[in-house]
Amino acid sequence: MKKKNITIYDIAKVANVSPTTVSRVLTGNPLVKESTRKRVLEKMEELEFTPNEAARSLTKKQTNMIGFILPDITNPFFSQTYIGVERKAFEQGYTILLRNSMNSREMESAHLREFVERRVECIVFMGGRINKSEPTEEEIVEMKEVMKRVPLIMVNGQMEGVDCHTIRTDEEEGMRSIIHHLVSLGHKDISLIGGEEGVSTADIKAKAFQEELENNNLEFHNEWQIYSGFGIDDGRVAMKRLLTNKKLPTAIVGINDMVIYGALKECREHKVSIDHFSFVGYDDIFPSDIVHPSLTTVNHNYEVLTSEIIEVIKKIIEKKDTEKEILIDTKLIIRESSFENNQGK
Amino acid sequence: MKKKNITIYDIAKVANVSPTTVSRVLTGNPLVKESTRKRVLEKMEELEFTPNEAARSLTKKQTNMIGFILPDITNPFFSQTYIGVERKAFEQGYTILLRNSMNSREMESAHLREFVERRVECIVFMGGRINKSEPTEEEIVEMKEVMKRVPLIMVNGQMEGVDCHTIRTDEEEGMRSIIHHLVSLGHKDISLIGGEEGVSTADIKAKAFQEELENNNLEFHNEWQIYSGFGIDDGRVAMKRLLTNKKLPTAIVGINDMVIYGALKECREHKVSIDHFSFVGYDDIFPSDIVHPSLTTVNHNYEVLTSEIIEVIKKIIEKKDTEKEILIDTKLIIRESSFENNQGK
DNA sequence: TTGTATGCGTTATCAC
DNA sequence: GTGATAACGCATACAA
Repeated sequence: MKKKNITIYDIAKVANVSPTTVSRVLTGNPLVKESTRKRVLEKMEELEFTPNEAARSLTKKQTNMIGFILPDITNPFFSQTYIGVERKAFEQGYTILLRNSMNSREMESAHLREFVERRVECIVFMGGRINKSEPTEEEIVEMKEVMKRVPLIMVNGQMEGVDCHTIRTDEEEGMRSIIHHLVSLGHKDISLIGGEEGVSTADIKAKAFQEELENNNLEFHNEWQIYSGFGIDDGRVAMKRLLTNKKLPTAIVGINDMVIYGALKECREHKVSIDHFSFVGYDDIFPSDIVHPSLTTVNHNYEVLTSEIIEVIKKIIEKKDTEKEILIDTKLIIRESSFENNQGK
Repeated sequence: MKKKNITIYDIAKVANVSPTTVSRVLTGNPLVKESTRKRVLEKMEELEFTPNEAARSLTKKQTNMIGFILPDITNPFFSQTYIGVERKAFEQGYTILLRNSMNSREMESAHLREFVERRVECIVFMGGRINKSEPTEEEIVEMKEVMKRVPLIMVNGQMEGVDCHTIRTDEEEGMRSIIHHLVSLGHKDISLIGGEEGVSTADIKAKAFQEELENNNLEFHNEWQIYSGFGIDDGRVAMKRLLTNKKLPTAIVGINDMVIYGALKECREHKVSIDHFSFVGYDDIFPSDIVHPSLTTVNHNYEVLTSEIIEVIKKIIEKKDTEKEILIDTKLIIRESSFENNQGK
């Protein structure tokens, strides 16, 4: 256990070359005679040498690490995004540092600080403060401080006054396509459940929802839009409250898939037939195609999204020009949960 | 952008102290006069100094990083395990490097290599080669090589001849509890679907399954045990094949929750009433309590599992003694999908 | 094609 | 309490 760490100096000694030459074979410098390269490699094998990345980072002033902050990796929306980025980063030789913030400001700060200290080349940020319509002054200031030292990419979020790279999927258009779909199925009474005022992903969708109802000359019922949160239980709560209305909608749109899972569960537990409602979610997360009924929802185009993220990362690191704002088309996925309105007048 | 990296030397200069003193306030050394400490801290603030973790790691010969390899973070079984470990590691001041292997030997190797180069303090390994009943010689050798340089913890797996720390949930007992549960509901005809021969998690369960049938004087029908894989589609395939039998079981156990999702889907698409079968899964992953019917399954006791992982990590790093093998109790979660057998003779 | 000297930004070991 | 000085392990500029 007291085994001395072996370094390029040790290799140099046993291979009868200078440390520089060892370093050269390490970095793949072609100006090394084949025979000596071979000898060095052999010795490295023999002594079980492994280069020390910390030392390398120190001299090269680059770490090949990318920081990735998201609220909760157990949420399929984030894990589906993360894994695409990780795979593509791996192919490019980058290493990702993943951190879950649980939407906590303190954890976000801690992770940001660590990323700066570890000198990540770039930070990808999802959720939390960048989705608040009114982040605190400290949150903004902190982001600006971080940005002075490392480039920042916000995914599906933004912050007033923080001028960084932005990649987002078109949630507004996504919501419009939902309404369009429901209208084409003959629905006139449409509800929106879940979300939270002041969180951008909810605000954007709610605004588009209302506007698109209007465009279709449909009435917006205030009591049919129920903010409750983003989780499964929040969906149950919303559904419960929705069901207290005298008049009920024929279609229910969720701020995301999760709340619809909750709504369906609530219906079942209270013997409310789910056949009375068309349900539409948002995100197209993992279980949405296997739940019953399978869920009509909006897919974020994860493949394109993650590709764009990597592209921007690459360009930032290679100091090439990039668009500051990227908008990605979403696509409506039609499944069993939405069907023709047969309660028509 | 050409801003020079500012170091403790810069701070030292403007604060009229030596770099050593700056380092002292950085490490929280108490032997610094309060007034100078304050002055130094002020200057650090002013110049926006952030310590360089690479340099620190280099001299301290410790990185506070832990490598974590798992097959696929989008699989809730893994993300539920991972997030618990990440949170607890964070509380202890450790940083986790997550890598998805997709069960590919090449990716596992690449990740292992990177972990060694980055000098992680410990590696947690799940899935892939450590679940094969017959790993290749290279896979074994590689693991041993890695173990010479960094401690290894295998979670729910092991490798012949690789003497490392092992933490696993009691899959054998978990399967026995399933059979026990089904028998108590009056089931005599029980099927096992999914999994793959040669993968430990399947082998262990299949063995316990057969033994426990025998213990209960139930007949094991070879044609009712169907290996097909671990995914949703594999569950569909298995169910399809199961349905071709003349005589059908009354209860169907899945090698995991995923295959049951698939089996349910297959039934629905082919108008086979799911009320004919009790279904039991394994893992208790995220959607199992919200799918319909909610799934009876075995929970791995994630809280305990992740706590044990962290405990072992801590003890390894602090060079304290630990049990080499830890076995964790699982718990049967009974939900809607399993019910009394009413086709009784 | 190879070697020497130096720097990267900390911490640790002494000495004062 | 504080400060020189030497590691830590590699890469790079410059020589040879």
